[in-house]
Amino acid sequence: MAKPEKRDEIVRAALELIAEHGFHGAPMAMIAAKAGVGAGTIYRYFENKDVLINELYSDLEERLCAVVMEDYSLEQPIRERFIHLGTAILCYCISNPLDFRFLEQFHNSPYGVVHRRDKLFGKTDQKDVYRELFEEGLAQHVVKQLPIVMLFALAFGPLIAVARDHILGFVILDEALIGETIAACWDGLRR
Amino acid sequence: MAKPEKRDEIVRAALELIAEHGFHGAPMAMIAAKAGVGAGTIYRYFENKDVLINELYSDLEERLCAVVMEDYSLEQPIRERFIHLGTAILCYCISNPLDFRFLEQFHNSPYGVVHRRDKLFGKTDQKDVYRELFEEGLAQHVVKQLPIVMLFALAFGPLIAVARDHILGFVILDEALIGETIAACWDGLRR
DNA sequence: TAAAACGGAATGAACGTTCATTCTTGTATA
DNA sequence: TATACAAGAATGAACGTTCATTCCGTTTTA
Repeated sequence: MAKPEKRDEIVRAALELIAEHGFHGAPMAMIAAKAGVGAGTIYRYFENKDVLINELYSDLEERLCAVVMEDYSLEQPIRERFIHLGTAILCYCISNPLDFRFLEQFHNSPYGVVHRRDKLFGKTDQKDVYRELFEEGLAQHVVKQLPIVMLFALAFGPLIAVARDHILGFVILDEALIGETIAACWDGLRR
Repeated sequence: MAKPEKRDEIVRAALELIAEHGFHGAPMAMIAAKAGVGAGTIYRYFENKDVLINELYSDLEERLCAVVMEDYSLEQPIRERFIHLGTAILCYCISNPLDFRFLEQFHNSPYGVVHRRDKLFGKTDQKDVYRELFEEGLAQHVVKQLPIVMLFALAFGPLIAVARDHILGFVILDEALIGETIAACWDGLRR
């Protein structure tokens, strides 16, 4: 039968449970039940829980990356490109709350730190759109003269905070507020 | 012997283990060993692990609050007050990495969400220095006309991101960089 | 010496993982 | 076309481990 179908069910169940109840609150048995699958079946697709979680992360990263790169044009000026990327990320986060909650948990866990370290010191990949953008911004003197890592922090720190508040129901972001958020991030970044 | 001394050892051990290895990686037996105490003894001071963790959180919150309020003067203009608070928080975070790591984990867990909800809808407390500051800023038209929650996000999102990067060793924050970070936050906030 | 504090082995629940068995699907045979 | 069989996929009860919590004998305190 369709093999990847079952794999996807497992991943989806894991996403939902972990996003909602944390790594603690998502035992393999529960994931299996939610996926409509036997407990042992999971191990036909994933070596163990860690592998499952890491593959789930990769899946999400890929999806996010695809969404963000849609309609992204290197032709535009720095500011417009930044606004495009920021808006895309924020929109993705608030319209995919499960994905967002999972990613947050992942980043704030041993998994995430290891992953981050690998990324910074390892091979380059997709996320370098940002690095590229910031480096160009530095060269053109349109953003503050700060280490790239800090530009990242200034740009995405607020986005993530705002997305969390939206998802937890502390604000309701409409299109206008989203625009103002990104604009405010740019104000923090620009020279 | 000194009763509170033992309590503090337990709390300190819990802080270190959780900060370093997460909630998973801090079993009660290990906390007890690190505190130089029998496993059962912990239960003379804390009803259970959840209570221990929540009290640890309260302790940290209190400490942070005290540090931040030191030399805080309501006489000064909004911008100066913001810079004072931001600098104090950032300095505290980077010179108490264990505290910071614990707080991050706490906030990104069921504990944290519950706590946050209680706080927003519950009784007012210390943290209202910020609310007060932002409200005054809104009234005087010196900060952007946005919901208070979003002002929070714009102000503290970057601080937390920067602190994390420093602690993980991705940047080294000196006094100058700290100043520039806070200034950038203010740029994002101000009208 | 009575009472309180303490330590750490014992307990039982929960979890990740395994494996003997069952089910499904595709192929060969007559 | 009907039947037998093989091979892989799926299952879930069972296992071993880990952990929070309890219990009780020992030590300290007043």
